[in-house]
Amino acid sequence: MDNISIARVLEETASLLEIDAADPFRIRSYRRAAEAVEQQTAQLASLADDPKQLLAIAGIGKGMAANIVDILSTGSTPLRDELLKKYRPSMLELLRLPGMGPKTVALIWSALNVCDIDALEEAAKAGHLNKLPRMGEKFTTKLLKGIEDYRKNSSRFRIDQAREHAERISALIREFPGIDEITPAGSLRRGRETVGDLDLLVTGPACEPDVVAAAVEHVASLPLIDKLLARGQNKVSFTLRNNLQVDVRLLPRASYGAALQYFTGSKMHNVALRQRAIKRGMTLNEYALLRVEDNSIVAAATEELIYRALDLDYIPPELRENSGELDAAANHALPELITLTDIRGDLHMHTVETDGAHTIREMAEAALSRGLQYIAITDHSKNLAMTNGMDDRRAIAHIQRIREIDTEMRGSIRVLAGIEVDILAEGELDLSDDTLAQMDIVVASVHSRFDQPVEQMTDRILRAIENPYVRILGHPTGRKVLKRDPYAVHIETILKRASELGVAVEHNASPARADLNDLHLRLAKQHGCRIVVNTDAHSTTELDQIRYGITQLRRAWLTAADILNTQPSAEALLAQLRPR
DNA sequence: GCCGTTTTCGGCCCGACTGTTTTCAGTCG
Repeated sequence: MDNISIARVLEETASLLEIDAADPFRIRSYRRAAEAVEQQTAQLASLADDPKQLLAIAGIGKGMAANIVDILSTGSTPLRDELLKKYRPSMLELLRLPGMGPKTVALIWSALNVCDIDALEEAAKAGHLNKLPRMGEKFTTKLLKGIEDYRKNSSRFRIDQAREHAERISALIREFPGIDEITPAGSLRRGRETVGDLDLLVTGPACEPDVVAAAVEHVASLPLIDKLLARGQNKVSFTLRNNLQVDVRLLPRASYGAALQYFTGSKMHNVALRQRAIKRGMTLNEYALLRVEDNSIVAAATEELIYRALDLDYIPPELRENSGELDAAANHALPELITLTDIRGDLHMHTVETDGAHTIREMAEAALSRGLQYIAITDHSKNLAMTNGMDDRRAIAHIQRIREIDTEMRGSIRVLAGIEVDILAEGELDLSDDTLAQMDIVVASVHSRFDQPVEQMTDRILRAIENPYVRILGHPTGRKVLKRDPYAVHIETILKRASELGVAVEHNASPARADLNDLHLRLAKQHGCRIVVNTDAHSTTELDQIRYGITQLRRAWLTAADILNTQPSAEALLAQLRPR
């Protein structure tokens, strides 16, 4: 059983305990353990024989280690089995409805014997809920709407789409006079691949307490609001037509840093941070870091001040997941994370020769204008017929054109000749070695059959990278965000072999693909892989998607030294790749 | 159930908003 599945069982147990009105701290322990398990790069199944290794994980003690051993051998724990006798698994789904918490789920179960969504809808329509305490007309209406939304769309939003919405909304809010700054917080700021909702923090003279009402009014009447969910003194919540929920908070300048810190999260990071504050005789909320004894403000205006006051180095948002960043910040051991400007080249992009939108020259100029020093043009090979993939003859001719453009650019940017070759079912490539031998960069990618058994898929990739001309393994997992593909491959096996062979592993920056997640990337580093981050751009604007790739690298604690395409020149880069 | 720069017991993060409430419980982030 993999870590994700173990974490799911622990999380389920936490929810069941919640419905059972168990000790809240015990519940938190299960949640914390679930998160910790999910963040491990090593598979717990492989180290459960040695209890010491489990106990070394923060948040896992004797009891939880025993639970994990149980889960690995039986798929469950005695406690969970016990709870499932008392309640129903379908209740866990009820918790996902807005307004439905553990207390309410427990209540409708004991009072009405309702344990799933269909029965709940029926009971609500029949007016049975109104007889229960604190559930009136409004509650029922809201619940029915929530059920409808849940069935329609219960998914999260991709980070690039969320960012676009954030920018659109921000532009509208900015029209109100006296708004200085709007920052998206929450998981968007932390760079998660998907976000559940949008948190926008707003500050400026118009957000000071005595005048904020007018600005709140402005936000609450934005034209793109589909449904207004709540409006308080300085907060407005609404949904867009696509069901994305947006929370806008208008905050005075003096406490903006505290708010930013608070609403950026993650939740577990915040909990840990507040515990640290308490130990130091302070308390932290969304307005300020305060000294407990006299309620005096220690820090509030910026995040930097708050972290410093807690004896911590500034922690970048991408690292705020309570996975060791507090210890590292306390010991001045945070890595110097890679930034966008560290990237000097992009080694995977397409042109009009196959399925791209722009010419070689246009791509080169666009890359140059973005400050890149080298790129590789890597159009598709023939097996991808729907992209107008090239056969050997066309691929050779294409190289010539790339070389010509490279010359025309007169060294302002180097344009390397490459190809994205397809890995066929048996692991061979769809172009001849003679052709590949003429390429500076050969990216080998799998493009189909992700429904194959894992072993077959892995085998296919392992065989392909044995080809001595392959220098980069393109989007190695074929994972697609929101499609919720399980890892289609034994990624650790592949990373190990790629590392041995000197084949670089690509992190595909495209948010749709988001190929390697932060755990994969940490694993790649552990195994000594050469990592490159590429956009796989099909148009000039898609070159900008590199920022999303960088965010994921940062989330994996990677530095410029961990990534190959930070090399200062094309020659330096080629020297790092598998020799020809 | 976890954890230890007061502790192996006794703590464990914080506030806003909602609905149906004359004082608060539940949910949410």
